[in-house]
Amino acid sequence: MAQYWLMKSEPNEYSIDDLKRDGRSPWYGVRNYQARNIMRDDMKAGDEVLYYHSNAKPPGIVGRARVVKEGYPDHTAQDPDDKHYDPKASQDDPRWFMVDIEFVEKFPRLLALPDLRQVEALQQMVLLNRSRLSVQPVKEEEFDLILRLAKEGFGDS
DNA sequence: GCCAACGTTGGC
DNA sequence: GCCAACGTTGGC
Repeated sequence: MAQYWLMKSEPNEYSIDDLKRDGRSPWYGVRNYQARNIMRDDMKAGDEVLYYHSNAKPPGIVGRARVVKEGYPDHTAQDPDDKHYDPKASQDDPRWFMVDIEFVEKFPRLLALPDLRQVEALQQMVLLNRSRLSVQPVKEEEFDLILRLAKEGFGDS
């Protein structure tokens, strides 16, 4: 059974439109152990991903992607010329891992962070509580509700 | 651009 | 193995 995740990207680095253009992309550059462990150990091909724009005005969920390649070494950590270079990474001990994701859809509307904070059923989301984790789990109910909000909006309430 | 929250590093 | 110092994230 597919699992659900949320991945953050700064739109001026790599936006949902960039992913749409490319079709699929490796998720390189994550340098946080918890996020790494999720990509290395937990994310499986076919898993659903919510695409989040951080450092945007406003920040929010903008679309969906899907995991197409499971955890493998992030080679940018071994490239001295890359801005994600980590001198402690090597072929024997790659240290950092990534997955590949593919574009699924861009939502017809942005689900802005302040609006998500108003939704009672989403109060337990990692996004709303431990906001710094850039790859994080999402519950199935949360994912389903977000898809519905993406299609129907937040309503007049 | 500020800065709070949080993660990492490294001396001891 | 503690924890102070430092660096980064990311909302505002």
